[in-house]
Amino acid sequence: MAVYDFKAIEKKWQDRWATDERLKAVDFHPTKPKYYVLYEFFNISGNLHMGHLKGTVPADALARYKRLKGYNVLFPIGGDSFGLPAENAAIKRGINPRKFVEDGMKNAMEQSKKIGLSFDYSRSFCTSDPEYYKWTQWIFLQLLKNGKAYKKKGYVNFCPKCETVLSNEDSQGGKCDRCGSDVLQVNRDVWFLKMREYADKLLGNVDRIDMAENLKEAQRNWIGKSEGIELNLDLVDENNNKIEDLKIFTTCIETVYGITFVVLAPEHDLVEKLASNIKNLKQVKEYQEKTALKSEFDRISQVKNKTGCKLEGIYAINPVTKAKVPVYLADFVLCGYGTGAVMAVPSHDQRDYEFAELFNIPKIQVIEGDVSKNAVEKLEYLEKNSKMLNSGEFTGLPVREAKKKIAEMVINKGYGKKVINYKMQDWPFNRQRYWGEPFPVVFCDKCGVVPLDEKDLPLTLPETDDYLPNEKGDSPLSKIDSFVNTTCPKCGGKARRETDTMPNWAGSSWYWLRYCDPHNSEKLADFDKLKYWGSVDCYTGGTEHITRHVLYAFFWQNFLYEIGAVPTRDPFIRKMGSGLILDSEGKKMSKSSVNGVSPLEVIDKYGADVARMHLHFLAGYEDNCMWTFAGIEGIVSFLDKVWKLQDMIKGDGISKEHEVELNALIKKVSDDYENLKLNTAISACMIFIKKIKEDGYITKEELRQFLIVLNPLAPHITSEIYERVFNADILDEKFPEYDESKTVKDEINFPVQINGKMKGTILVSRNINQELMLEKIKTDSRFTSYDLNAPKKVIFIPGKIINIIL
RNA sequence: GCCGAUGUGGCGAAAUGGUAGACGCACAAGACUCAAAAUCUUGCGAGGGCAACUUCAUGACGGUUCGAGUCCGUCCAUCGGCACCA
Repeated sequence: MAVYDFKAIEKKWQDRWATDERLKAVDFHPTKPKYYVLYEFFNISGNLHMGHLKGTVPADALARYKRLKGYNVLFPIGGDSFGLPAENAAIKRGINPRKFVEDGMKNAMEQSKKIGLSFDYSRSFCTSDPEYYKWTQWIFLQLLKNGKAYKKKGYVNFCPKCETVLSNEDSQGGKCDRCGSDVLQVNRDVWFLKMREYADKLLGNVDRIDMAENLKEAQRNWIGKSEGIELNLDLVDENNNKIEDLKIFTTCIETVYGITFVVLAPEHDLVEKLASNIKNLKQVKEYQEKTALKSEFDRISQVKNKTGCKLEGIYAINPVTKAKVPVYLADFVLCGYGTGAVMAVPSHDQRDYEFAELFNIPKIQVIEGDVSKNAVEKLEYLEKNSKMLNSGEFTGLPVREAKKKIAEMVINKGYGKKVINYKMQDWPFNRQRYWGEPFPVVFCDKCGVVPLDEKDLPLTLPETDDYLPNEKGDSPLSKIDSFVNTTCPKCGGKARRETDTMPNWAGSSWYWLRYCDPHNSEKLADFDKLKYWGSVDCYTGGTEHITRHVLYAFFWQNFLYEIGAVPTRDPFIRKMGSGLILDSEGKKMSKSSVNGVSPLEVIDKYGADVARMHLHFLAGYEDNCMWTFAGIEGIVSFLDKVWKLQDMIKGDGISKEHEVELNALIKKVSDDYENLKLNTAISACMIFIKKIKEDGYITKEELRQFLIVLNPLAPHITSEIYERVFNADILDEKFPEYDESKTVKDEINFPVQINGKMKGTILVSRNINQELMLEKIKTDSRFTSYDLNAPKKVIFIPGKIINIIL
C-alpha cells in the first residue's frame, strides 16, 4: 500500500468537488427533504484566518452529514464586500475597491476549497454586485414607501484624521478603528430606519430562535425593554400660571411622593418653548452649548461627574402631591430615551442623590432604609419588600403592593399612562463614504424626497478614483457632478441625488434569502423558492455581531414578511455561535493578530483533514480555544491508522465482534454532527479504531460504514480510501443506520454500591434482575465481609446500578 | 452596578442524577534497533498500604437524594454583554 500523499490526494478531491453537481442544492427536489446550513458571509478584506477554520468546518461537517442522510442541502457562501473594511484595504493598497473585492472573493473561494469546504459555489455573490444591491436598494424603497425610513438631523461618529464618518462598530471605545484617533460627534442629516418600532417583534424572534442563553440575553439587553409609567406634570411660572405640559418616564412610580426636582435633557425641545419664561436664559444656553460639544463617548465616560443648570423661573407641579419643584437641565438625562425628562427622587436613585447633593436640593424619603450616605434604590427595596413612608394614603404598605396601587391611582386620575420603552434606537442608515450602495432617492426642489422608479434599479455606483469625503465631510459621490445632477422622476425638473451610501450592514441584512434564488432579476427571490427553503435550519458564525447584524436580520425579515415578500418572520431556526481562537497570550487570534498562525500554513504542513480535525478536537464549537500545534500528532497518527485499514480487511458483512462498537459509533457520531460536537465525534471514531487495532482486522462492510461516518470530518482521506477499496464515490452513499438494541453489549460490568459508595463491578448479563444480582453479589468474594442478608433498602436500576443500604 | 455563561488531572477536555477524568497530548517504563526516529505494549488525579485494598478529590460552604460534576441556595473567581436607560 502506498504512503498517503495528502498534498496530491487532497488536491485531486478538491478539484473534483469544485464542479460536483451533487454538492449543489436543488430547488424543489422531488423526494429529498431540504436542509439549509448557513455560514456567515466572508468579509472580503484579507486572507482566511484560523477563525474561519473554526467556524466553517463544523458547518461543512453538518452539510456533508445531512447530504449523506439523504437531505437536499443548501450550503452557500458569499462575500460581504461593501463597506469600510474593503474600502480601507483598497485605499491602503492604492487599488480600486472593485478590483480589491474581485481579487479578495476569488482568494477566499480558493482558500475555502483548500479547507475542503463543500459550498455550493454556483449560488455565490457579493454584496457589491449590482445584480445583488439592486435588491438591497429595492428593500430600502419599500421601507421608505411604508414609512419605515425617515430623514432627520442627528449625530454620527467622525474621524478627523481620516476625514471620514465611521459606524459605531468602527469607532469602538471612542477610537477610530483605522488610525486610533479620538472619534468626534458631528451633527448631520441622517437617514434612519424605524427599527425601534420592531422592538417587540425582535424580542419574539429572540424567544423563538434556538441559541445559547448568553447570546439571547445580550440581544434582550440591547433591545432593553422596560415597562413603566409616563407621568404628566404641569410646568408653571413663579405665579403658578401654567406654561407647558411635561411628560416624564419612570419605572418607579411608587416613589412619586418623593419628587423634589425634575430634570430635562439639555437638548430637550421644551427649552426653546420656555425661553421667554427662563430668567437665566444666557446661562442655560451656555450649558446647552457646553454639553453639545461633549461627544456621546465623553458623556458616558464621565459617569461620575454630574453637571447641570437650573431653569430659573420654571417649576413643575407633582400631579399627585401638587408640590412645586424646581426644573434643571443635566446631561445625565439622555434625550433619546423615554421622553428625555425624568422625575428626580434623590432618596431612591443614586444619580438623583448625587445631583441633589451637588445642587443642595432637599430629599424626601418615601421608602424605608438608610439614605444618609446613598440612595436606597429600586433593586434593594423591592428585594426586601420594604414599607412605604411619607406617601399619603399608601404610607405603611409593603412596596410591592404600593407600586401596583399607586400606578392604578395615577392612571385612574388621568395623571399618566402605562408605557413601554426600549433602549434600542432607530438605525442611522447612511455613511459619507464611497464604497456602498447608493440611495435610490433624489431631492427635488418642488417634490421633496422622491424615490426612484423600481424599474430604474440598480442605481449603480459611479466610477471614481477619489475615495475621500470633501472638506465638509460629504461623501465622495458629491464630487461627481454627473452622478449628483439628475432629473426628478416625478416632475421632470432639476434634482440632486442623495450622495451618501448605505452602511456595510445593509447588504448582510437579507442575504440568506438571496441564496434561495441568487440569479433572479425580477424579484429579490422567487416566493415559492423562499417557501421551499424556508428559514435557515442552522446559522453558524461568530458571536461578535449578535447585537448588530443578527438584530438587523430579524428587523428586515419581519418587515419583508409584513409586505408579503417572504413567507416567514424568522430568518433562522438555530444560531450557533462559534468560539474564538485565542493566541498563546489568550487574546483573540484574527486577521489583525500579528502572530496569528494561518490555516493555510497548517494545511500545507499536515493537510486539510488533519487541520480540520485537530482544531475541532481541541474544544467544542461554541468554546473559545487556544491555538496550539501540541497534540496534532494524535490526529496525524489516527488518520495514519485509518489509511492503514486498507491492509486489515478480512471478510464481509459485520462481524459479531464489532457489531456493538459499530452501532454505538454510528449513534454517537450522528448525534454529535447534529449538535456540531465534533470533538466527541472524533473521540468516538478513535475508540472504534482502537478496537479494530486490538482485534487486528476490519471487515469490508465495517470499513465501508466507518468511512462514511468519518467522511464529514475528514472528507479527503475517506473519499480516497473509499474509491480505492470500493471503486465508488462516497458522495453517492447513505449514512449508515444503527440498531438501538445493538449499541450496548449483552454482558456488562454492573456497578455495585454499598451505602452509596462504589465498591466494584460484576460482569453480568445486561438484563439481570434484582434478585439474581443480589445472589451474584453474595457469592462474590469481594463482598463477603458485608452482612447482606437483611439490607435496609435496595435500589436497583435495571442495566445501570445497584445500591445496597445496610 | 445589572444581566448571562463558565469553573473537572501536568495540559486540551469527556460524562440523559447512576463506575468522575472517556479520547488525545505530555511524561515514565518496556519491546524492536548497533543507536535514534517511527511503531507497538504497559503505567499515569492525590495521599496511605508489601498487598488485597483504602481515604480524599469536579472553585468554596451548605441543602435535596439511596446516589450530585450534574438539581437548589449562598459566596468566590474568570470570561462575555449592557451601562448616568430614569
